[in-house]
Amino acid sequence: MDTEARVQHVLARMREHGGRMTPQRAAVVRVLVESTAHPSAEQVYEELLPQYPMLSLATVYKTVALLKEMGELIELMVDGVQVHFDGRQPYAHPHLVCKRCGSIIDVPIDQPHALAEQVAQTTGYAEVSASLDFWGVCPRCQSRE
Amino acid sequence: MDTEARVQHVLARMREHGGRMTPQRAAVVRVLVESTAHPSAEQVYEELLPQYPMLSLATVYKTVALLKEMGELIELMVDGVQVHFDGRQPYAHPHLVCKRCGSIIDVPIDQPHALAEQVAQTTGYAEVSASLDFWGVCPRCQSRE
DNA sequence: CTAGTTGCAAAACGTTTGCATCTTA
DNA sequence: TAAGATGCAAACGTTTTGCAACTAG
Repeated sequence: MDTEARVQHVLARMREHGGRMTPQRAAVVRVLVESTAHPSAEQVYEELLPQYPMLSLATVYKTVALLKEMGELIELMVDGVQVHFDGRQPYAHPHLVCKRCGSIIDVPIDQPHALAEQVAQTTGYAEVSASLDFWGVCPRCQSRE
Repeated sequence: MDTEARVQHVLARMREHGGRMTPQRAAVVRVLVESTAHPSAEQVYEELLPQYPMLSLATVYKTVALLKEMGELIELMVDGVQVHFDGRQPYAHPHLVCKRCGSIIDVPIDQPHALAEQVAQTTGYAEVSASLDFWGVCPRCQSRE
């Protein structure tokens, strides 16, 4: 599914889900689905503010909560507190965070389903899922040092 | 290294590092190294309060920050906001979090050094480390359901 | 002695909530 | 026109900070 199709898919599911379509919601969904930069709530808000002065941070959070509930978005943590969003691939997948500049990219490796299965068998836990993330120094920060 | 040896090791390194030894610091270090429950700052504070009424939450945080800086403690996130500590094995290692009760245990599987190496080669990032964590339902919560 | 550590309370931070107003369907 | 979404501002929980008092070395 390409990006535009996914924007439409999410908007359609939102209406089905009983939600109304407002300019604010459409704009927030678009940024979350289109951005590859894994933006935080604040970043989504600031990106849209020039074009949508009628947008509040609270609405960004409310839209994010709705998308999360619908399973169309996942959250990820960086630096402990900051929550970033990934509305492109709304399932657990590995991320690679630069410890210098904080940028986040997706990692092109297989997902750790096998690991989760192994842990479930070893420990007796049920419904086990794995979250795999990586930290490192991105090429740009390397060349700057 | 057994637990008591590790307590002494951390306290010794703290003095070398230019720090003074106070009853508060010794107590906080002891809990962080001895506990297998991956306590939060609040939990460390409440565990010590009966014995150390002269302890404040601010001191727990300050001691944790010092230990982190010294590399003798790692932080881990649960539910996005809550930060728990692991002063027993102060290097990245897999944790298994119960999504019902929030308990955290260490996972007995090999660390993902190989994965980190693979990612470093694929992406060109430097100093890559992996953080691997698991979510599931612990046996106790399963039997309660 | 004195530089480092403490507790307290206030501030900071990101996130959530209550509510009156406005808008979508 | 009525259910639902909005912006604002206040509340929230956790973490950090400024500062005067204290204490380890």
